[in-house]
This record gives sequence, structure tokens and C-alpha cells, in this order.
Amino acid sequence: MAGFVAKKLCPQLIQIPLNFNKYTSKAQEVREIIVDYDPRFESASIDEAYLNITDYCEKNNIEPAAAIEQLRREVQEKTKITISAGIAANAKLAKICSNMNKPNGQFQLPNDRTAIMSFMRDLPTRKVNGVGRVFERELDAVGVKTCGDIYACRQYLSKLFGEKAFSFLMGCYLGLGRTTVQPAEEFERKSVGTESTFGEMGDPTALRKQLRWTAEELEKDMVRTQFKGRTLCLKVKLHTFEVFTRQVIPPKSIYQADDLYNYSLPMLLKLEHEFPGMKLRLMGLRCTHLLSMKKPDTMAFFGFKTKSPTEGGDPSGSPISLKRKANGLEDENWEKYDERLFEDAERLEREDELKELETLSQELDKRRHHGKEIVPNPKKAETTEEEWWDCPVCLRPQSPSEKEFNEHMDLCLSRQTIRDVVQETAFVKDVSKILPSKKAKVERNKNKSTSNDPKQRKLFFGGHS
DNA sequence: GCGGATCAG
DNA sequence: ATGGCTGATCCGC
Repeated sequence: MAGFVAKKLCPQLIQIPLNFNKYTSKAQEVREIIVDYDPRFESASIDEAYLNITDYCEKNNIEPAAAIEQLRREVQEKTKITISAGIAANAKLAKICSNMNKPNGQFQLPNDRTAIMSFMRDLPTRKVNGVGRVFERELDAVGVKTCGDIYACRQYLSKLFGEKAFSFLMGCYLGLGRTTVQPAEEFERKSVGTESTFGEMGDPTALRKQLRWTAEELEKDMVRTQFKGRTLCLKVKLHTFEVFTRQVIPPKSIYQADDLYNYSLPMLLKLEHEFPGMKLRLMGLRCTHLLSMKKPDTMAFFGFKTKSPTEGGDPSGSPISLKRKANGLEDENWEKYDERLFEDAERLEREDELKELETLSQELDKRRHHGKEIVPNPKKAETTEEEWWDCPVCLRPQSPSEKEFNEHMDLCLSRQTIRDVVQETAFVKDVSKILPSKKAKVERNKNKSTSNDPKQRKLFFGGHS
């Protein structure tokens, strides 16, 4: 939760400054323990890890739950911090299970098809890694609240959300997920970037200086990570909170601040031309299509092949990267669902399908455009005045239900809501300058909205026209 | 490949 | 008067 929101909700809240050195060293202590349970454990972040304890349990003749109880006790005794764990047949399920008995608890989902299916049936989609605020809402709009609901409308999911999402959702319904675990070092980095937020900045000279500074920051990270980039990407956030990115392919791969600056400056100038009088609140630079500067020896140590004889240590030839797609929406081989399970879906009447799809698409569309409509709290007429809670963001009274209140704040902080507010206020002053290019965008998207593709409609800017 | 958007931590 | 920063992926074009 954003600090300013928390403070408004709890004025007595005590906020403690971050101390990443502390967290990092504590994480290291924990890792030194869990490595005994799986030498190839996967750090998912500073405070999360995936372990394959199959071997450990076999070697020590111990049940998974007992092993994890022991692990957690060991961590608590040695590091004085408590951890929670999930035990399940694959990474997706284990992650969900780890949230079941927080804090300082564990939960095991039996490795049993029926148990897994019934577990997923009542599981809200949002609990699954990969389903965020937006996707949850979109699924809700077509009547999918739990993973069990997915099967009933399987026939539309692909058309509404695309093939990848369909495959992902089927995995959710069936409780499938990856069963591979590997050290984070073996993952192939795909970009290096830096960005920072600042007070509104419109002066071209100041913007150049900011760009120069950003370039220098990025150079540090490029040196630290030992990469050059073949593509350079500039990101800006306007004072309206709209985000834009522009990229170029320099004639050579680059990493030095001078090059980063010189090749990104034209993009900045072009943006200034595109949005006359633009004011930024964020600027960022990122390099993609990386080229490793590491010694081939180092790369070989991690099992990376060298792809091109001229460019030693190109990580794109990694055998690991070929095996693991690493997008969280992918499962492989036998972990995939069986196509035959869905044969009967294909027998349905075509026209009925299309009609139904159109209805769902419209429903989805409505909600995509009108984030605003849900802002005023709809229900709970029986609650009295003083029982209402004030939203710290919009200051409007809300239903005193934790769930509804949180949902409201979620929405209140959504991009659409911010856009609408900015549209009505901050924009008025210099609207004449920025509006033309914006208008053009709306026009373009208007044409698109006649298309049947729901993903295109999503691009439509703002629900106010 | 580009640019917008979503998601996770 | 606003959710910061880093990195990854997906989608439509």
C-alpha cells in the first residue's frame, strides 16, 4: 500500500526507513539454510524461494510437511525471522499455498488430481500469480470469479484474451504449473534500465540535463551487470501520468553514458515536438537486446554457450533459456492440459457462440472504459452515516466493509480514474497545446473500435468522448 | 520490431 | 495531487 494512503488510514502509523543492506544480509542467512534442502533452489526475489525437496525427502526418509516444519524451525532459530511455506505438486500451486497460512505457517496441497481440482474450483482468480487487478476485473466481467468458473466459458476465453491467456487459464483451472526449479543466476537477463521520478519538469535544458544524469546512472548499471545494449529505450511519464516509450537501434552496441545520451537525445527532442510544452514527471533509459561483456570463462561456468564466434559470451545461446520460457504463463510438455478434454466444446453451434461472444465482449468493453462508474459505492443502504469510512484518496464516504473498501481504493488509484481526474483538472490550463495530438489518437482508436478484436478496444483512450 | 499495457516483487 | 523502481511478457500493428 502506498505510504500516503496508509498514513491517512492510520495517522498513528510509524514509518521506518528502508534498509536494503539489512534485508539483503538477512536473506543471505536464510539462503544459507535452505541450500541444504535443495542445492539448486531458485530465488524468486529477496524474500521468496522455490525448492524442489523431492531428493531431500527421499534421502532423509522424511515427509514433505515434516521437512518443511523442520526447515522453518531451523530458519527461525538461526535467523530469528519466521517464514511461511506452501507444499504442492508444482510452483504455481506452491506459491498459492504459501499464502494460505501466513504468517509463520505452512500449507500442503496433496499431490492428487481430485484434491487439486477441488482446490482450484473455489480459488479466486486473483490468487494466481499472473492475474492482477486488471485481468481479475476482465475475468469478472465475463462471469469468471474463481478458477473453477474458467471451464464453463472456455470457448470464449481464447477470443477474448488471446491464445496465451487461454492456455494460462486452462492451467489455472486444472492446477497445472511448472515443476522445474533452477538457480536465478541461470536466467538470462533481457534488459538493464533505470528510471526516476521528479517534480514536474518542462524546461528543455533541464530535461537534457536529466537525460544526461539518467545516462550516467544507466552506464553504472551496464558496467555492474557487464552488458552492452543493441537497443536503447527512452521512457517518459508526462505530468498527466501518461507513459510513453521510444526506442532506437544505434549503429553499434552501447553502454557508455556519452553514447546512451547521444542516441537518446533525438528521441527526447522528437517527443518534445510531438507534445509541445510537455512536462515530465519521470524519465528512464533502458537497454535491451543485450550483449554480454563477461569473459567467456564466466559464461561457461554457468553453462552458457557462445553463439557467435565474434561476440564471446552472448547469452542468447543459453540452453536454459531455450528450455524455460520463464513468462509464468507457460507450462511445458506433459504439464500441459490434454486437448482431448475439451473436444465437446468444439461441437457447439457457431452462431450462438458468436452472439454470446459479442455480449461478453460488450460487457468487458463497458467495464474497461468506465472505471469511474464503480467509484461511488453502490450497496449497503442500511449502514448509518457515522459508520461509513472515508476514502483517503477521493474523500468520499465508503461502505465500512474491508473487502469493498479495499476494492474501492484499488479502483480509486487505477489509471483510468487518475486519467479522468487529470482530464478534468490539470489539463485545462494548457489543453490547447496538448490536445491536438491527443485528439488524433482518439480518432485513430475510434476507427479501431469498430473492429471485432476486444484487445484493440482496450487501446481506446479515456471513456469521456 | 515498435509501442502500449499488465504484472510481480 | 496522485503507486517508486526494475524487469518480464503479451498484444496489435
